[in-house]
Amino acid sequence: MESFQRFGMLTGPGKADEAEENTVMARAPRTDWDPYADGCPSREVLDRIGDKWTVLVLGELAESGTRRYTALRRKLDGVSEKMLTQTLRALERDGLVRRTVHPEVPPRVEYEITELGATLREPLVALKNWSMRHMDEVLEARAAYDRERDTAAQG
Amino acid sequence: MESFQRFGMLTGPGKADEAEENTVMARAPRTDWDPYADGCPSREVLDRIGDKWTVLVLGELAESGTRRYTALRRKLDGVSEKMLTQTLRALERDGLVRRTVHPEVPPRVEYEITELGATLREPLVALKNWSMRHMDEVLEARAAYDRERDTAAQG
DNA sequence: CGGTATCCTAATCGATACTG
DNA sequence: CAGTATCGATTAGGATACCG
Repeated sequence: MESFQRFGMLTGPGKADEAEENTVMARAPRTDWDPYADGCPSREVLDRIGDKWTVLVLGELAESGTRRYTALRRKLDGVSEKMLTQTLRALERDGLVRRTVHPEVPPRVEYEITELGATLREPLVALKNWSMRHMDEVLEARAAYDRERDTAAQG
Repeated sequence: MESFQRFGMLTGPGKADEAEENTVMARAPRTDWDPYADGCPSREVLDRIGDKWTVLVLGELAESGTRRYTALRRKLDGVSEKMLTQTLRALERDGLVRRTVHPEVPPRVEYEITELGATLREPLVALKNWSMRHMDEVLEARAAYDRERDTAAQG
């Protein structure tokens, strides 16, 4: 579990958010977390959900239970075949989505979210809730920043 | 709030995770969320935290309270000046980090996390906790997938 | 010290064409 | 139907040099 040290940003002062591994990690020596260590689980999760389609695919499958390739493609309007396939393969490889090929003609391939994949919804919901609660503040801050920047550029 | 419809993946069946806006959004008509709408708050958040340094900078500032530019640079070993500046500017613009220039010679610039920025820690912790709880399963799934792929390639 | 400016590479993403 | 393969555009990211 030592490799989990990274992402240590989330320990520290702060009021023991869930106090789950805070007991273990709190004030862990900063010396042994590599700022950008390979294989850091948190980084991998961030990279995965930071991409363009993962969250949408996961959400659609969470909602609909099972979808065929073409149905997904229609639902996620604008996704290219390449990106959809790539996203689905990555999710399948990570055990978040199950792919079932039905040996028929024409071929039928169904995708469904796994138990593991479903557990990812919770933290994603937390993120969505944050954005719903605070995005207006972000937008306001952004507008203020730009206003000031423009003013500075002018006068 | 209509523009928040996207990310609708997180409504749907599923056992009312926090049941916060589930009452409002649950089973919202799927017709009016654009799969990749511009300005979707959730997408913006995902894009921001999906980048390489945001979460690390935020974490360091959450932990240390205040840091000077160079101190951050040392802490986040491997970050280029360009990326550090870029990340800090983006965070400042979004109101997540405050930048204070002390008019001295030599210049001293301090960065600290804002109240708003601090609120982002909670969902990030949720994400980190997920990765700590489930990354072994992901790794296992991945190994299984690769093993099977290699076997298929062989025989 | 705390940045910009410039140039460059590598990765991401998408459009198109083709296939079992 | 459910993909691959290929190519080109865009973007993220980094190395280096210079500036107030």
